Amino acid sequence: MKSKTLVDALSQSSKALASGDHRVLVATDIALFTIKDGIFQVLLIKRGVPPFLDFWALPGGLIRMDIGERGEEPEEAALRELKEETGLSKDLGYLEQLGAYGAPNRDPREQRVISIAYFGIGASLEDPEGGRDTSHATFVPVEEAISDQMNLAFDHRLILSDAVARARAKLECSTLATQFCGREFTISELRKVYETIWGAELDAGNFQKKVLSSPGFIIDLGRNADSSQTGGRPAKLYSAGTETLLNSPIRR
Amino acid sequence: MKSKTLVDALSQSSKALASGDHRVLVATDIALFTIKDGIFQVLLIKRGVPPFLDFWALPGGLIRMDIGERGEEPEEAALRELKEETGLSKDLGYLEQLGAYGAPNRDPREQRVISIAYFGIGASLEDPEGGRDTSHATFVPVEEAISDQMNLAFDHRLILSDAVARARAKLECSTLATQFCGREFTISELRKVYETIWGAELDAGNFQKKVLSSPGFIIDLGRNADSSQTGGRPAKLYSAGTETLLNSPIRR
DNA sequence: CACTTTATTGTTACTATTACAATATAGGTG
DNA sequence: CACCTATATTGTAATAGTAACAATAAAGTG
Repeated sequence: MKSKTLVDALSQSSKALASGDHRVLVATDIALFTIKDGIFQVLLIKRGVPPFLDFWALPGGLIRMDIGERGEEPEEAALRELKEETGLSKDLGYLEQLGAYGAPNRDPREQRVISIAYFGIGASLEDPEGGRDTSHATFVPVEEAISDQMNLAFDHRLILSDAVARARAKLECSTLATQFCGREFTISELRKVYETIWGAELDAGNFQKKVLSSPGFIIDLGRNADSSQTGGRPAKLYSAGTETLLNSPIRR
Repeated sequence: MKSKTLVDALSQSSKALASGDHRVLVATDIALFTIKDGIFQVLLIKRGVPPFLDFWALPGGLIRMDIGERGEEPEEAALRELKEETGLSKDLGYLEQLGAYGAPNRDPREQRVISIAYFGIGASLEDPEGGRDTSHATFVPVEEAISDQMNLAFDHRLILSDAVARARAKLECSTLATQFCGREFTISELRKVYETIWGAELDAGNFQKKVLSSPGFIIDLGRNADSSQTGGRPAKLYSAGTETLLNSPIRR
């Protein structure tokens, strides 16, 4: 009896929700950043299908309802699409949700599509390959990607701008920068991450002291990196610490 | 000819998107905060319909596709539902998106529902009234709302926790605290906002100097507040400044 | 070994923060 | 009105953090 009441209630409210059919498609997009050749870059694909044929876009696609018991987790969908579209399957160092983008006109097709955007970081990723219905996937310098020269599909210029702003802001008060480095890195490499993403020079000595005095930021591995070809004192090697938030921020 | 090609392409990709029908319902929820009786509170409604009958929930509801040309803006839907469910129509001082919550099991009903959550602040709001299919809307102390005692519907405890964390963090590096005050306020009132939300005491003198030395934080109105009944030097009145971000943070 | 290069540590001036004391300005009271 | 109390605001001195830049350390190169 109790179970019958529950079933009734469920089916009744299900009907109420569905009446008028307010369903929409939900997609995901990833702004995946890396530092390649000393340049802050983002992964873009060149669209091989309309709408926005031959425009550049963030990797992404629909959340599928035919995967799992009740459809995909959004984050799972984002990573699946990333792999399908770019061949990148290596674990990302970092992935967080940026937010939902739901303006009624963001997709020109008849069916309304709302997108959940993610912001990710990968260190030393292999070069992407084109996949499925996309003709091309490649890392593009962020500067170039958000410029007027670049034709970006949908509202991806907005999403990308938000993601870049988030990345720049998070460097200040979190240990996120380590995600741009490999498993082992030197303090100079870490400093160059800040300099590359902020587009500003930082004092090497002050940066060193600041990072070393932030508990949990980096872990001394007790070994030195190989010396550079051009000579110079070899730098100590570190790995990322366990802390994610900095008590006192790195100023820009 | 060109137009025909475009139309073909659009209808083709529309069909591709819809194949398998991956559509879901998208709802919005608001965590609307205020300070009432010197206590940090959040607006909750008591559900009058299943599922989660008689549980407490954040105000919210479905984004409707029958409003506007192509359906509602998510933010518009959130404010509409807020008004329908609580009677609150006064302009909010602040509203920003918190993020999308899309776990497949977050709604027990057959149809999958993804929610876009918002985080809002209202100063000196009128008392809410119950509306439509809800039996009760009221401000509840945040402490109480996130406690185990409170039965919260869906994943609203998670959303609320995230919103509270966002509020506490944003006080540090933004001028958000002014949104909890009325149009005119004293520095003491502003300080009490910090103390109430952080649950910590701040030195009155240091706070004064800090706030006054942050350009754009507050605007001196050149008038004094009415003296308190109990005496004491009357405080100067200020209004919120134009800056939203603080160059140097208020430390907790 | 001199010289170059990069990493790391020191030094000093400066700025911000903290704790706490002092002063200012109101209302209330005898 | 002198005096007390309460709150707001300003001052001060010790401390801590930051910034600019100089000095030292440890490699490689010829």
